[in-house]
Amino acid sequence: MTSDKQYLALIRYLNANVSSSDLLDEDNFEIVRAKSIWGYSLDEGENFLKVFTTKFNVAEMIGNYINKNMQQTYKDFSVKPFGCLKSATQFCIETQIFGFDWIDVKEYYFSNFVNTRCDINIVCDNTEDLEKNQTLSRNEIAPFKIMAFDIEVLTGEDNSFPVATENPIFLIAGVVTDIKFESEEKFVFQVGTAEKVSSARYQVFCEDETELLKSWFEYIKNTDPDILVGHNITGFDIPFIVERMNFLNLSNGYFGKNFVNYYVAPRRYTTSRKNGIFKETVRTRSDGVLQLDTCYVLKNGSICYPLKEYKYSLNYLAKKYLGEGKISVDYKYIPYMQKKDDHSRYVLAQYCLKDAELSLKLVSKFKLITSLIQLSIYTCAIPQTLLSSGQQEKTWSSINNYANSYGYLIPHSVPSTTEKYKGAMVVEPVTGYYTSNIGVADFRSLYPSIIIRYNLCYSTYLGTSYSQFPFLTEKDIYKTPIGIYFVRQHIRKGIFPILLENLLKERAKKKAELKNAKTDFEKQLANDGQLACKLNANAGYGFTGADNGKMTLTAISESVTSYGKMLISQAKKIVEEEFKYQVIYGDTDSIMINFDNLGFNESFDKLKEICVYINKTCFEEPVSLEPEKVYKNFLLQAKKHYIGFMFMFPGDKGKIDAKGMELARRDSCKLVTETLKKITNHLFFENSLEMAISCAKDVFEKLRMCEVPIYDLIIIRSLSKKKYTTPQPHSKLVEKLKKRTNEVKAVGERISYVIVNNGESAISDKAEDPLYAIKHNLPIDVDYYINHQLKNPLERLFVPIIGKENFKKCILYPQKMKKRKYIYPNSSNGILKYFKLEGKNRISACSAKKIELEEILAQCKSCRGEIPPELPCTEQE
DNA sequence: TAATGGTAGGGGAGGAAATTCCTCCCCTAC
DNA sequence: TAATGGTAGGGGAGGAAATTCCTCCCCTAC
Repeated sequence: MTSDKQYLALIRYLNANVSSSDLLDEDNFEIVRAKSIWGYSLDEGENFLKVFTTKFNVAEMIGNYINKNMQQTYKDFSVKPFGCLKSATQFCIETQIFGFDWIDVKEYYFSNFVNTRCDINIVCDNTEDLEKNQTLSRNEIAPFKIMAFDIEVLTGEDNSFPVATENPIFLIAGVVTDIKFESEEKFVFQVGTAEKVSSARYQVFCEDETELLKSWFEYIKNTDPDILVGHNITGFDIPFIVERMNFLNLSNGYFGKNFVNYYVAPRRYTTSRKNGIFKETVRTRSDGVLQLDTCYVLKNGSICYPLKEYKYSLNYLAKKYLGEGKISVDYKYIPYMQKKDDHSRYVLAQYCLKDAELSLKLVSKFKLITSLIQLSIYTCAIPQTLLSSGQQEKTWSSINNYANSYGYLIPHSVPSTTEKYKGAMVVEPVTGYYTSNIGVADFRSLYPSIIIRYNLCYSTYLGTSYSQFPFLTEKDIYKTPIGIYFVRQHIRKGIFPILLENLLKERAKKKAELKNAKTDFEKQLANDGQLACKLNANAGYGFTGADNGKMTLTAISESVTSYGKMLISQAKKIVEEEFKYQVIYGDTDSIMINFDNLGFNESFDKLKEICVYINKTCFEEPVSLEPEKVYKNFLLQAKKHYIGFMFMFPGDKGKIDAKGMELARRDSCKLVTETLKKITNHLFFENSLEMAISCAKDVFEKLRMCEVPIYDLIIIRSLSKKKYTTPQPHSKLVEKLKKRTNEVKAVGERISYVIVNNGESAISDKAEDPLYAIKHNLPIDVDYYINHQLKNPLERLFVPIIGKENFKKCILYPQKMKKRKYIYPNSSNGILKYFKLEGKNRISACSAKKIELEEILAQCKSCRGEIPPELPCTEQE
């Protein structure tokens, strides 16, 4: 084809559609031999046209061109584009140089490209001149600089959310440190003068916002940070600064190593998921500098396990994980304080600096930098991608890397699927309260091991029939339980199984390294390494079934789940038929066995015996059933809802393990979770039914008598969409707030509310902002908390143990019942219980409880004496 | 360079639909 | 103004109340 006229036409067409720097000639084309990864095909492969270009979508253009213009000449001729990767990923894969590798460059020269934003520009003409340095290990990390920062913005009278076209930045403060957090340089840039912040190396006073931004960017340029850290910087600070600079016509509105003279607007999008949940994201370009947003990363788990929290505010996380909180300043008084005097501006600087420091401490606490490094090494994905993209990217880059080394090409796009498929099996539970020992066995890394064991891969996929390959016999294929065929290992080993096998091996290796690690930093690296392998292995199965994914083939994912069902059913059957023990429950990869007549230690022995027997008789490596734990005292409420006293090995101290119930949920109020915690402790740990009953009775009594502080009654739910078809308490409250104070809540935010008696009938209309309820002294709806929050969870807990009648008699309606009251938040039983009034307008005395309160409500600002005394407190308004 | 791992499943809220309950009313038996 | 027998009881109409069913929503298990 290379000499064909149409081939020249193709080049002409392509050249007409690319910019002048990307013009193609015949040297840019090459015919190569390769295999498509999409479905099993013969090993000799097919001819592919390889195009060398810097243009991302050129393959797609060529495909379209050929399909459109060459159909007549070549009947039934169609072209599919393959292997279109982002250039950075392509580079990593071709050179086998990945994130955080050290490189020796043999031949190069210096240059100054217009387009790069690097410190030093060198040109290396051949990739052969780049070589991985073998003496410097990846554990030697380059001396990156980290800059944590936070900005403060002046808001208007109504305290509505800052907008770049209206609200100026007046304060930027932060810390610069190194990769091991050993050095520290604090800085403050502020508009106006202030008292000296003694810890800050630089405290710069600026005339106005323009000077502030200019001098701060000058500072960035000189400091040259590689990683920017902050809480919600990706979502707020960075896009705000960039938009603000554009508004002020400052040309340096760009977070890059070298500043360029054009504006790249942050992009905002709302994405929807299959489950109807929306996510709002903002992206701002910052070439050469990573954005590490502690809020985003910890919430979404892009580079670590996601945290499940009531709130993701910096204050909440810092208190929970660092044991220290923010400096209390109510955002409403910020404009006032900025205007006031040197002292109040000093307080604001401290406040801003503290935020940056806390965010940095979270990075250190959760070892986010080393996690990022390890994940980048194992997934072959570049750090920027890992920080800002989803789970798919991890598997996507690994699979491209493997495909490249095994001679496969990956299709540019595959048929999109949005159909749901059948998932895992949940064994019908035999509900009830068990005093016998319950043994739990589960499959080790079930889904990855199924993929390895049954050779499930794109490259081994045959579909529903294999007659097109006459040489294949029944012994050469696996027929999955849903009737899909894959070739067996001896015909072709799939690269997906190879990838997962290596990850599991690597994980075992890292676990061994962890044992032998000497320094803390080595330990951290080894541990992050094994976690990275696990994360990546688990992401693999999801990748094959992703809705509109990059390479979705639900035949694989559904085959995986169907094998899972088969394996768990087999295990269950053997336990019941050959060992004669009842399997009371099982979910996806585990079975729970009732060892009715066995003692505690014998239960462990029997569990092990069962696993060994089953592995020997019916499973093949790496599929393996392992003894996991034994429960003493076990309450099985429903599917995915149970609680028990759990022991991991015979001499274990044991701990209470609760799944699915209100105890494990973030949308029930503190009163419910704390009460359930106490009661289950009495029931399962102390074995005292009496205490449990009296505890339950007490709580109802306290509620009726209004002795429960409002803090324990706050319910938090996340706002997951913009428009709700059915009214929800939190969504209605958000509407109310918008009307009342113009306060806007973003999708994804977690909303706090209490249910009050305001004359409305629907619960969703009774939701009220806790702070507002206090201010206006609205009565708490006690009936709601009794009947809709406490009653049912307690009933589900007690009825299997003491029966329905006893529950009613002993707990719900005990004989001596005091008359019910309403809770008024401002009464001595309400929120003010935790505040001491001093003089006329001042609240002082921070009790421990009050600190917690602050988190949920607004803040009392005078606590640390850092605020001018005449400032009023929020609660006093 | 627009972005996006999966399914199973409990339980609360709230509205629609189906069912039960209650009262009024008419008529007939006696 | 003038005119007017009673009680018991079935069954239909119509509306209120209670129940069931279904969908949305949130969050969890794995």
